[in-house]
Amino acid sequence: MARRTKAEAEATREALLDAAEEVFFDNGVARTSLEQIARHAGLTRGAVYWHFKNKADLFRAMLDRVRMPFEELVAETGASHASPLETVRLGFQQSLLRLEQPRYRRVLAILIHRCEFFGDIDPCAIQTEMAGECLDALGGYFADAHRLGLLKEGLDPEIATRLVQAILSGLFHDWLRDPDAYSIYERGMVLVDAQLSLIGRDQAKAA
Amino acid sequence: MARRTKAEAEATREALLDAAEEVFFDNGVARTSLEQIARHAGLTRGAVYWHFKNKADLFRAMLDRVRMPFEELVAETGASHASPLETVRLGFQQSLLRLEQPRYRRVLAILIHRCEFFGDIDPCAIQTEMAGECLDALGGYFADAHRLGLLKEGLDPEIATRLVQAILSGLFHDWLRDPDAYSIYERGMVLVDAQLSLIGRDQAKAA
DNA sequence: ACATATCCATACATACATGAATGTAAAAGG
DNA sequence: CCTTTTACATTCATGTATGTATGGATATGT
Repeated sequence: MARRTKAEAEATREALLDAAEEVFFDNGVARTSLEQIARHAGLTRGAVYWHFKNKADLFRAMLDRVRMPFEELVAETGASHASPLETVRLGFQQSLLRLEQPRYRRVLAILIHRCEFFGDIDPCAIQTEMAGECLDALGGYFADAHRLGLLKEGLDPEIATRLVQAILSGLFHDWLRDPDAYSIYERGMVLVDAQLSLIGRDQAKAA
Repeated sequence: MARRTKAEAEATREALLDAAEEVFFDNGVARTSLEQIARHAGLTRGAVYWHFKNKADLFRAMLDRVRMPFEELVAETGASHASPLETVRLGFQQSLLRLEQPRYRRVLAILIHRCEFFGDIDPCAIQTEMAGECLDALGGYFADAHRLGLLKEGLDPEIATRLVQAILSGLFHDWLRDPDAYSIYERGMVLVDAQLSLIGRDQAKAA
């Protein structure tokens, strides 16, 4: 095979990552060989070893295409001067919308349900990192809400944070086991709205 | 090696399952060979293939030692004539106590974080089954609570069910990523009590 | 006491997956 | 226009896991 132009080379790199997503999703990470990925992209292992050091490196590159820090999602909504609780709601909403995009759905399903640690990759640590970011962000908003007197009296803002974080996490894991069963966006928004309504001061219903 | 007595044979079977738990937990299911498990138990693959058909069969046997249906946990508490909300609390409590036992912790950590599907095993389906049992049970209790007027007015019992189920699931997954970081029993009970307090009618605080 | 089934170790055949080495044709660069 | 990289394909050596076949010693049933 002949040498490709830089643009073409980048295209084959992306093709390999696309193929990795599909084959990893279908067969699990451990059970798929680099040969399978290469052939699924219409290439050979030579291409894989050219663009990536090994399987772990390929995996990392695949993950790098779908990072989504909670704070960035909030920023995208342009909710800079909304109330803390409304900001949480918008961040939640934006997160759920992302999750319904096929790429995010596939890659996260791979990370959660279709790989164990291998090489120097520890999916568990990656999950912990993502969850930690989210928890910190939520904690900040609920602390603000507490200072502004927006939370139900007697409710520790830290408890509120952990409740909402657990709900998001639980919803996420349950949905990811069978993403076609229902829309995580619709069901998720119902749950957040209900929880925010329970958490907020009585006059302040979820909005 | 010579033939062993029936009791001895059963002991080596248990030893193999114990070894499987430890090695699976340390290295992940896909990355551990049957040879590793056998040697960790001071045996050889011959013993493994005698007691189990293959890796999937061994895995299934390991799981069978730690089944814990939510309803059975509730029954253990002897909460037969308590209020639905109190019953949920007791079931929750019993579940969390179980999770702090090393064997349950290890095996569930393996199921959730250290295996992908292989052979005819689909960990995802097993998780779905377990979650489904729990959800059904919770749904029943909250329906009862609603009929008895124990829920906050205007709160759909199905929403309440899903909120509590998501909290349990989220808590479980977060804790399992790093079980030594905190006690799931203590933190979990704080969260359930807080949520039950939010969900219940005002005069009926979490107890 | 005898035959047999049991419990496990050992040996072997097969099958992949990896990574490195090598080949190669075209694009970049001067 | 010539050289040097680049972007892959191909080949090979090695390691490792699996499943099965076989052997051997002893419990166990009768």
